Amino acid sequence: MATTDLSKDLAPIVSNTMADMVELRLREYLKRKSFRPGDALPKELELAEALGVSRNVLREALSRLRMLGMIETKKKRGMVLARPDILGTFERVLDPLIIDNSTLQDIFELRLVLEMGLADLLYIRKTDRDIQELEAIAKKEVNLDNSFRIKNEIAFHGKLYEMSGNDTLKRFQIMLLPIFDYVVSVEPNPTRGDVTHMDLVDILKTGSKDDFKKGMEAHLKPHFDRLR
Amino acid sequence: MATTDLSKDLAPIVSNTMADMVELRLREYLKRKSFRPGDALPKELELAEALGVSRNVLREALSRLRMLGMIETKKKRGMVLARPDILGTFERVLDPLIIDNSTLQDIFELRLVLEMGLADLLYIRKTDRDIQELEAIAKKEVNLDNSFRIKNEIAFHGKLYEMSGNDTLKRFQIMLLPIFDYVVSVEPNPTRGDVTHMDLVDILKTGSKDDFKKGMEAHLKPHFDRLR
DNA sequence: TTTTTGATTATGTACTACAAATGAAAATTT
DNA sequence: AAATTTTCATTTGTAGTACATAATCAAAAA
Repeated sequence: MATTDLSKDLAPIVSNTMADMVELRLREYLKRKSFRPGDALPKELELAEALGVSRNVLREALSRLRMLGMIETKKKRGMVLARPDILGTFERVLDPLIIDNSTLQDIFELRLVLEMGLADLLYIRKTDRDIQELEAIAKKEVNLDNSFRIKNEIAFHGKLYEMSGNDTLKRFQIMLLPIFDYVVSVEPNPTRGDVTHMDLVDILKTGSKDDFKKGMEAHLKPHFDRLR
Repeated sequence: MATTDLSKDLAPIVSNTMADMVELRLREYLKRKSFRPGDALPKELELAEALGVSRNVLREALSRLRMLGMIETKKKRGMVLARPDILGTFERVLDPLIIDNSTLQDIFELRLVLEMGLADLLYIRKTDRDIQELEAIAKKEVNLDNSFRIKNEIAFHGKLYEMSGNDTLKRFQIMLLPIFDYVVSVEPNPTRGDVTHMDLVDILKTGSKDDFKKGMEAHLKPHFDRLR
């Protein structure tokens, strides 16, 4: 074997802190023992002793799991395994100011991908009532000035996600909004697609799924044109 | 004012622990001061004193931010703001055993949405070399037994994400795989679509973007048919 | 039987002490 | 004078003790 790809043979030394390792160990432990939400965990002192660390370090690790919503603790009752909110943790690091430009661009594209792929779910689950509400949003925007138009833009596309009947997707979209706004705000000349929101509503009313896909593609075309 | 919507008047008591509040305060602080990655933070003692909490509590909060990759610390150098890996944190809570069924279903659908929306990026960025590699994967699967076929299935769709040229998207897919596998494994009778992987490759070679979208729709049809 | 009280117990917070690492300054050598 | 080594100071990392707080359970009182 030659000297190529040393990293395969020599894993980088990761000077993990105790809290890091304890966090990992607790994860493994919870998994191995196949704890289910609601199950009670040993108390802090027992865990600390078993792991051979101070209660201090243990609590730093527990604090992380608690933040993620993996565990919940009550004063005398002890700790129980809980269901983490998978998106809640995501939200904490989603700040346009911290994320690097390359990832920002990725997320921008991710939103486009989601929006393009939404059609299939939409045509499975859309209701007349949904379309009415969507139309109301689209109608409102004709006589709005520019500042309110952005809000309306968000409302329209947000309603589309809502109509998908997928709560996780909807929440995901809400979280990505600031990122999306940020990227759009950086764009030099915001152009508009040939297909308007009202056009999309009309398609949803009477058109086929393929019609809608083509319509959405035309609606988002200015964004896609910026990609390479 | 009537007694309706009490929650507007009486905000629910959130018995946050000190660490929770300190975490929040630190977040606000970092944001307000518009710290940038690489900037140095005050030392623990100063922060603890300013916040009026013990160093212990402060460290529990810092431990969380450290886990998220928002800060990094070195022994004498102090703490610096860092760039969190937005997906890394996500990964930590993505365990099919912990996530409730409703969210599992949502994530399953999310994958379908992504896959359907991928076409536009693909047709912007696909290269001949990509298609060759994809074809190699598709060709391999004809004479594989069932256990390896799943791996190949993953390889094929993974390659598609890779061809999108969006690293975040690709990583996202990898993270969602276990969830997807889990949901699929629960399915009673895994049926196959009329359009095979080889068909998709052929479309990519000579067909139009619309052809590919229709092909992918047919390929995933069994999954979509299960939705309501 | 119901209510009250109190003991018990696990988590939450504070404080102190020291180890380890590391960057800077001082001392030494070349 | 420049380079190297040594020493020192500083900041995070870990341990341990002590006490506050809240929730549970059981015993005692009404």
